[in-house]
Parts: sequence; C-alpha cells; structure tokens
Amino acid sequence: MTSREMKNEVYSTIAGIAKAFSNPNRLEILDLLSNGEKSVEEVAAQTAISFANASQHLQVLKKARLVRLRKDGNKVIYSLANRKVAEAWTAIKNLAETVEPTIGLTLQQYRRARQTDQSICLTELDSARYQLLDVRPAGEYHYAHLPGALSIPVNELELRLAELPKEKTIVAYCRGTYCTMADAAVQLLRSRGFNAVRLEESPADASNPA
Amino acid sequence: MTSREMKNEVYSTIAGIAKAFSNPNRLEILDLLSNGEKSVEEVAAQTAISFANASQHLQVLKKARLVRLRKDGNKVIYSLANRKVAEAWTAIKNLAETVEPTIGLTLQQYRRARQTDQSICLTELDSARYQLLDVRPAGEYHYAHLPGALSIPVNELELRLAELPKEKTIVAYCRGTYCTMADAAVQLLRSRGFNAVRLEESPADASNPA
DNA sequence: CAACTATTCAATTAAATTATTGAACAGATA
DNA sequence: TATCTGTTCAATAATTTAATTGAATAGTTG
Repeated sequence: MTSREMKNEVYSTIAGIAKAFSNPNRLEILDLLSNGEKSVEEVAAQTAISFANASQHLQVLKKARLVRLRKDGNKVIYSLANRKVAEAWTAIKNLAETVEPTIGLTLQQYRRARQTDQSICLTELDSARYQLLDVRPAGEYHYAHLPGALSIPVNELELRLAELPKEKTIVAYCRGTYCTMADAAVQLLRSRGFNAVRLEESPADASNPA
Repeated sequence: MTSREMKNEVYSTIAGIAKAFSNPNRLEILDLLSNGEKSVEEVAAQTAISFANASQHLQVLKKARLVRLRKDGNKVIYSLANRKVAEAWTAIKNLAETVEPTIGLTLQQYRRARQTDQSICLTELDSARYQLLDVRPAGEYHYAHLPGALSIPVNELELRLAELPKEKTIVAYCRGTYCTMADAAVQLLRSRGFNAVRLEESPADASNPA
C-alpha cells in the first residue's frame, strides 16, 4: 500500500460519511432523531418527506452508520448511532450559521413575523417567575427533557391550559433552533392571556454543547 | 413564510455547506489548508489532484465559504475561512473514525508495514530525552509549529542530519493523522542510526482539540 | 508590447444522487 | 390461511457532480 493509496482510501471513506450530511432531508431527519428514536412512519409524518423517500434516506444514513435500527413488531425504529453523530451535526450547524448569515436572518424573519423572536436562556431561568414547558410529543419528553419542565405537546395545549400557572411566564421549548412548535405554543399562549417566550436552548443542544 | 418554507430554506443552506465536505479531494485540501495558506499550484502539487481540478474544488469550497482567498502578484492564495471550518472538519473526522473502524485499520496497516506505528504523545515529551522535529515544508512551520520543534522538511532531511542530536530520540511530526511525511522521516532517521518515532498529535490537532 | 505565469472558465463526458411510483416482503392479526 | 400494516426494494427520469481538456483572462516580466 503506497502513501497515495492509503490517503485515497481514508479520505474516500470519510467523504462517504460526510456525504450523508449533504442532503436537507437527511439533516432534518438527524434533527428529529436527536430528540429520540422514531419509526419510518413517524419520520415521514414529522417532516415533509414521502414515506418511501424517508425510508431511502434512512438507508443512506444507515449505510453511513449514522443511525441504528431495531425492530419492534412490524415497525422499524431508527435512532442516532452515538453521541458523535449529534456532535458532528452540531459542528456543521455552527459552521453553517457562521459562514452563511442568511440562516440566522431567515430564522429571525420567521420569528419576527410571529413576534416570537424574544427568547431567554437557561441560565436566566428562575423557577419562581418562570415555568419551563416542553411542547414536543410526549415520547420525546420521556426520552430526555430539561429538569423542571412540564410536558404538554403543542397539539394538546389548547385543551390543557388549566395545567399552567397563570402568574408565571411560560418558557416553551421544542426540538431545536429550527423547530417551530415552541413558536406556535407561544403564539397560542399569548392569545389566551399568558406571558410566554421561547427558550433559547433545546434539550439536544444542552446535552451536546457547541 | 410558512414553517415548512423556513425549514426547507435553512436545511438546504446547511446541506449546501455540508456538501463541500462530501468529496475526498476537498477533504484532503482542507487538511492541507489547516497547515497554512497555499496557492492553487501548491495545493495541486501536494495532492494527487490535477491543476484545473484543484482550482475547481477550491471554487466549490469558496462558494460554500469554507475558504478565503487573497491575491499575491499573479498567484491566488487560499486559506481556511475561520476556526470553525477546522472544528467541523475535526468533528467529521472523529465521527468517521468512530463509526468506520476500517479507517484506523488502514492507517495501522500502512504504518505497521513501515514499522512507524509506534508514536508518543505531547504530554510524554521530556526535552532532555526527546527532540521534536517538524518535517513539513518550511512555510508551514513558520505559519504555526509546536514549541521546541526544529524545522527540517523531509526532503532536506538526508542532507541536514548533522543538525540533529544523536543522543536524543527524534520525535517527528507533520500535517496530521493522514499525512505520511513523518513516517518517511522516521524510516530515514532509523536507517541512519537515530532513534526516531512519530508524534501522536499534529499542530492542527493541537490548536483544534477534539 | 510580447511573452510568460498562475489561474479560471467553458464544454464535454461519465457517474452519482434525488424523488416518485408501484411491486415485494415480513411480521401481526383475524 | 388470508389479510393488513409497516417497510424495503427496483425501476425510472430529472438533476447534480466530477474529472478532463483546452481556451480565456489577468497580472508580471523582459
């Protein structure tokens, strides 16, 4: 094996794994799986990806060994292979937001239009004045959640407003920076007379700091 | 802007940047530029990439804003855009080596065959018994190097053996894990009666810890 | 100004990727 | 065993990407 042969093999192998990150649908799937394991069906439902296409992208991620699967009855449940997958994904997100400021501007524009661009950090939280609220599906809350957070999935929120303390500011969070469930929750809560803001961080960020 | 439109735009933008990492030639170029700025000519010479093709890959990296360029006379000099590029590249390398053990095995096989698989860590270094040796081209040494290291480019090594202390073990390093200049240096030094090993780390690793 | 150097651009070809469709398959349920 | 459900596979078409070649460009040197 010559030096050139060794390098070609090594760089090609790494490029093959990096290629798994090069498609927007797969990135969205990685963000989703960062919040807990999901069946193909759920992945397709939670994204705008067709069922067969979601399966195909999951195959690509599997071939790159970025995800694992287990079978549960006739379902196939996918999850991230290990912590380094989320770390690499975070590093790429970080890099992208640095070199391509339009990402931040797009987010800002989306949130400004909904008046949900205000957010507070975990370190500013004071349980006397704030109530953390996890608006993700219950399964994701059970997989991992921030200490002290209440779980009310955004689609049940309207029916369960009574569970929330009127006198505190509600701090809603969801899957991460690019997830919009917390925005919807904040808008709903405000329309019902609550004080509400988004949380700056997400559980996935918190366990995989930048 | 709907939630879906926002997500599509954000994930597509990030995927576009991630795509820049999905080609083996570009990864080799990133490793090269981690060791200091280079002209297109130098990039092509140091890799197995043709001149026009190197230029093309550099354009791709430029479009993804992973590299910057400056003009010097009639040369165009490329360098990494910022620290986060090297950080993301390191995260990807780390991930790849974890999920794809063949990378490590290939490296090991290459070095075993040359008896250069032995290496020592920076923390084990004791300047009374070891002499650090930087065998990269002089320009890369001047861009950044480890404290206490001597600079003798590997292609000049044979003529400059007299500059090395016979009684110490020579610890050679080059561009990084996948660079083979230190292996060549260790082989040459041993054939001339020196004690020599590779250094585990590289300057790029040292300034961008995993 | 002519010749030279370093680089980029344009055109081409071969190969890979993406999304869609519908068929195939494997496990669970009746 | 027949049927249903969740998933994968195979075939296709549209789009991208990669490498090669040679021409074009911009700055420098004689």
